[in-house]
Amino acid sequence: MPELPEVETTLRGIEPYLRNVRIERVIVRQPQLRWPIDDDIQLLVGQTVRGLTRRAKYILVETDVGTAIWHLGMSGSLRLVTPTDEPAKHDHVDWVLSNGKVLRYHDPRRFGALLWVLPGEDSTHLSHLGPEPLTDAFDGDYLFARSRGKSQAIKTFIMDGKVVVGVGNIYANESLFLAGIRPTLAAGKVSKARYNELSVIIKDVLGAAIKQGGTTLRDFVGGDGKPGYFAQQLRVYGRGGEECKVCKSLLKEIRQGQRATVFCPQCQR
DNA sequence: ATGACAACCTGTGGGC
DNA sequence: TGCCCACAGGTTGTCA
Repeated sequence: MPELPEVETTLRGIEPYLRNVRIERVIVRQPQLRWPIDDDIQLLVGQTVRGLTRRAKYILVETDVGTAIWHLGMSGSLRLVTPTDEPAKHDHVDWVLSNGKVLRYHDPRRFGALLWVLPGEDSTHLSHLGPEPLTDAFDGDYLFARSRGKSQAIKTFIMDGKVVVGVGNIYANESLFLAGIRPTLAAGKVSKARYNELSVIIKDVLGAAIKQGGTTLRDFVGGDGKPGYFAQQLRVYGRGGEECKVCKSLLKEIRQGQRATVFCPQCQR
C-alpha cells in the first residue's frame, strides 16, 4: 500500500490515538524487518508520545527520551486494535497503550522498519533525503537545476529520494502521464517549462490522493487498515495494453529500474 | 560521480 | 489441482 498518501493517511488515522498517550508495553514478535529492531526500542516503555510527524515515507513518533521511526516498506500497515484481538500471521509488533488500545504493525514482506534514534541524534536514513514534494522548496526551478547533465531517465530521477521524497511508482507513472512527458527521456534534456508543469502536477496528484485517503479515514482506524483509494482514477498505472483514456492509443508497458512503467506513446513525448 | 542492477521477503495470479 | 515463474506500493548497497 504505502506510497506517500497512504503513509500520510496512516499518520492522520493513528495520531489522535497516540498523542499524549503513554506506551505501556512494546511487544516484538519478529524483529527481522528491513533492519533488525534494536532492543533500545524498549526505551519507549513508560514514555508519553509527544507528537507524530512525517518525513518522506517515514512516520516519526517523538518522546522525551528518543524518537521511534516507522517505515511501512511495500506491504506494511499500522492500525489500532484492542488487547483482546489475537495477533495474526505477520503481526510483528504491538505497542500497548495507556488508553486501552494497541497499535499493531502488520507486514508480510517485512520490507518495513522500526528504528530508534536518541534526542539530537540524526538518523542516517533521513539525513540525505531531498525536499518534501508538497513544500515550496520543490518546484520546477529546483528540478531543472538538479537534473542538468543527467542522462538518467526522468522517471527514475523523480523517484530518487535524494532528489525529492515521496514519489513512488504509482504516482511517478501518473504524474508523467498528466505532464505528457515520456518516462524514458533523459532528465537532463527536459526543459524548465516542462519541469514547472511536472512539479505542479506532482503536488496536485499527491495532494488529491491524500485528500481521498482522508475520506476513508473513519473506517481506517476501526476497519481493516486498507486505505481505499483511488484505483478508479489511475490513468496508466496497472493499465498496460489497455486504451489511453485520452487518445485511445494502446498504453505501453516497459520496465525501468526493476519497476513497471506504463505510458501512452501518443500523449507522452 | 553516475547509473544500472541485485537484494531483502512473502503472497498472489497467470500459464501450462 | 498443482507447479513454476514473474511480479508487487520501497530502499540500500554494490559494481562497472
